[in-house]
Amino acid sequence: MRKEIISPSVVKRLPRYYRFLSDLLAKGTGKISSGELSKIMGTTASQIRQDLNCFGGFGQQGYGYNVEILRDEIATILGLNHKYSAVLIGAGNLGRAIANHIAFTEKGFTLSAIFDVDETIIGENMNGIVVENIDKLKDFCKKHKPDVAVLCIPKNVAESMSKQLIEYGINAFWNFSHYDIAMEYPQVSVENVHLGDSLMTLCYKKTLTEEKENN
Amino acid sequence: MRKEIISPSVVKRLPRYYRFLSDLLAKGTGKISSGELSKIMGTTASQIRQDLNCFGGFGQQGYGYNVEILRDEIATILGLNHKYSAVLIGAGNLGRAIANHIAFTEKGFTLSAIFDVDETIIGENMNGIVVENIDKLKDFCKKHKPDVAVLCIPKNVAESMSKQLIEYGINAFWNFSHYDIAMEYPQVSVENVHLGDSLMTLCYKKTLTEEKENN
DNA sequence: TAGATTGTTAATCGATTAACAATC
DNA sequence: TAGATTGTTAATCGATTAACAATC
Repeated sequence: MRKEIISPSVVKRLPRYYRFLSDLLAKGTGKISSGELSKIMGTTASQIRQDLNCFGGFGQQGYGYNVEILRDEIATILGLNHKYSAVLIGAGNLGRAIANHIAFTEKGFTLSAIFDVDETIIGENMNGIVVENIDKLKDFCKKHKPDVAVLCIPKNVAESMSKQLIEYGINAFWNFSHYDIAMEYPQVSVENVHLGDSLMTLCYKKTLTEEKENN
Repeated sequence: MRKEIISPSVVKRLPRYYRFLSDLLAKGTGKISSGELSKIMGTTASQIRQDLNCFGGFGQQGYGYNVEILRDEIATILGLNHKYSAVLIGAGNLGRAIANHIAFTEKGFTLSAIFDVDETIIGENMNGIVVENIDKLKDFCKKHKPDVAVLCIPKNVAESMSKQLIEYGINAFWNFSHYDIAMEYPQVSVENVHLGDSLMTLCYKKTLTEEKENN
């Protein structure tokens, strides 16, 4: 049964389904059952069937799921066909890595411009894009109406920068800064990446197992 | 009441508490109530009190929580005082950014060595550490017994690399590759960072709001 | 048809929120 | 003491798992 609102827990799992199904497709697997997929992914068959049925059943009883159809359907649900235009703000260590390392095109985006304040970085070529001076951002946004901004800037400048970007019409953020955009602007779409939090979580896990071993 | 096992949902929130409490402390805030904190963090006072009581109550009725004590307590629970020794495998775009951008020391770790296969990168200095040839990894591990490995390598080499690292005695991974270590080695601690998944999730959110606007 | 596997409902489990007595 | 706010129990909500009838 097709559901109007897909629960956050299901949404969070969609990219992972997409990845595993892409791998299977690359391997030439034509069909797969919820049971087989659950073993590969380390979940339960029940959860897989529940999840997939949020968007209407495209499995076949007694057979399973067609890998290609399923993968393409998930791609459509995620909106990966959109090629939203993205601007990257901040071309320091992290911004540079994002520009060079992330396959934007495969994930529904096109990286269309990079901006920084640092004179020594401006003019540099990153993955085919020349880093521009941040003071050209306003004009660029007026002209090209980018859809999302990738924030690779420190927390203290992220506040005023997101304010500006929202004024310039941007309503979605891939946020690597520790500034909490979603708190102040509830209407915009924000995906936060808190690498520091992730590392601290690892520290917690490691500490836990250490303690277990010492008991 | 102190709980033996802290639920995953609470653990995931701990680094965020730590961040907000650190900010408050930096601002000179001495005490805070669950109500005030909930407004700042965008949660409920009830959840905050529930969460904090997993490790035993260190609030004071009628007063609130002492910010410094609370922050230090969370730091201890996370194990941030440990300074676990970390080796970084893969000094490409992403590895480079990790080495330069992440404050390992504040998050319970010390970055002690960086390894790569690429001759053009080996010898380079990153944040005070010279990139070494990957064939020196085994000796390094024997000698220095590092605690965790940060994997900034492609999926196809991640499989054999994690196998080796586990043989060399490493039992915790900060994993930026798409290889699923935890599936094959359930005993090791793994924290995955799937930047691609995060970007696809943003694509989904953006697509959702677009659809809403067109209705 | 028989076997397999889905789609879907019901049962269980866990996490969040609400309420309030305890107490500083 | 009176007011405020915690610690904790109970109620609600959501997510996962189990079960099984529908059906390819």
